[in-house]
Amino acid sequence: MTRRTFHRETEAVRQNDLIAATLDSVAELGLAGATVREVAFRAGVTPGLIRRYFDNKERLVAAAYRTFISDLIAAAEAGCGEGPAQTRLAGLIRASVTAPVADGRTLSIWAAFIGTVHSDPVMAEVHREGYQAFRDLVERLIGEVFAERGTPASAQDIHQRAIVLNALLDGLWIEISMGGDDFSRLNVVQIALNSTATLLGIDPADFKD
Amino acid sequence: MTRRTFHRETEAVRQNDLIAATLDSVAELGLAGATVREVAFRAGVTPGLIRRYFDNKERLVAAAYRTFISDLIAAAEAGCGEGPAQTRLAGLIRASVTAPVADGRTLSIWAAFIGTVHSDPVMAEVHREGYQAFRDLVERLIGEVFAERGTPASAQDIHQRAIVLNALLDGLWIEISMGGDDFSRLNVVQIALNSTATLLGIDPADFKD
DNA sequence: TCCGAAATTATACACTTGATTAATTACTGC
DNA sequence: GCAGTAATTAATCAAGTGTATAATTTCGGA
Repeated sequence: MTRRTFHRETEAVRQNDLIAATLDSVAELGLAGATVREVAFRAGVTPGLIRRYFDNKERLVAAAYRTFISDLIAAAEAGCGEGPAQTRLAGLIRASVTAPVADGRTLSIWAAFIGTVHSDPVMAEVHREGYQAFRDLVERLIGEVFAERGTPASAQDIHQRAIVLNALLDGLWIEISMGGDDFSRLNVVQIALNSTATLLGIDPADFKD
Repeated sequence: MTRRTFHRETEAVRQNDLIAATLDSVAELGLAGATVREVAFRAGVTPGLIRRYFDNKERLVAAAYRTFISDLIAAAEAGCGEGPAQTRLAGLIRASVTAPVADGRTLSIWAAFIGTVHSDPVMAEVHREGYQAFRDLVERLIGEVFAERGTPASAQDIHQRAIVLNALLDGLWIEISMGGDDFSRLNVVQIALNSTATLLGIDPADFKD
């Protein structure tokens, strides 16, 4: 009886592979389906190996959540690009309502993790960080847009508008990713841009990316 | 060795108790914590009994999800009350961003269940029904509001506005329920009403409940 | 080329889970 | 009051879980 062959990998590669396998498992089978054995199988590895790179399964799942969220925010942030604040905000909105940010797989993973936040302090902390990062990004952009238009607003006003815009983007993201409606016939980007302009008191015709 | 005493209950009462115990378990311990034993304990009953009222655990969880969603929609709908459409819409919005609809426990349960929707067809169907019911309610109210104001809109226009308003309400509901911000200092109802009015092209001063 | 350290596998363990079944109890109709 | 029925308990089972550990293999450095 011969053992299966294997080849060594660096710590970074193995951790990445294990995290990727975890996210795949969560996306397809839900959090309950992301067992140690399932993850190991998808990573082409033996269950016992996981414990060499992560103290326990809880750490692995938390690490997966952390990279998932930071990748998600990075993808949205990448949509901002360069240029005037208004263009960057429009880019962020476009990125938020189109793939790969807005898509079924992303929503599935997000949903699975979000369900653990309330009863798991570690996951709650990971969530809080990521959420705040996105919220701060939106708030900062709104402030810059107003300043750019020569109509600077109070910090409180900007804060409230950030709350509302953030809520709208979250909601649209969920709706679109869920795919309940037939969004293929709707120009979701246009809808998102128009409603954002309306909420911010900007002429929609003046708000494009 | 004497057995523990018990008393019989009607099928309806036992089912309600078991569903309530399931929702309590999910709210406090997450879906993973809602084991057959935990639910039975909270219902003051023995694990084996569950199988007399629900074919299996999957059915119990699905039933719990169904009553949770229909109760949630009923609570929101109750905020509508009577009167002109604009008042009813304002009532729905108020109800959506205040307790008991918007609160931590409700969000926890929602989040836990939503995570199963993608990988569990039964849960997906339960979700779809409830989601559509709320969306239809919002869309119908918007249509009535426009008709009432003497500015009837096309079905497509109403549909798009419903998508946006629904997204805003979902997002606000999540933000508020999550409690990340210090919403106690903010008048969330006023914020929600104002942004809704803005999105619908109504004078905010003219939109109260 | 070969040795030693480190990575990986294989196996096993203790525990929890959902499910099953027989024994017991409470209640209903007579 | 009593018998029969149906609800409930108690005890058990097999499967799956995360974890621990010893045996094996790989691979870089002498």
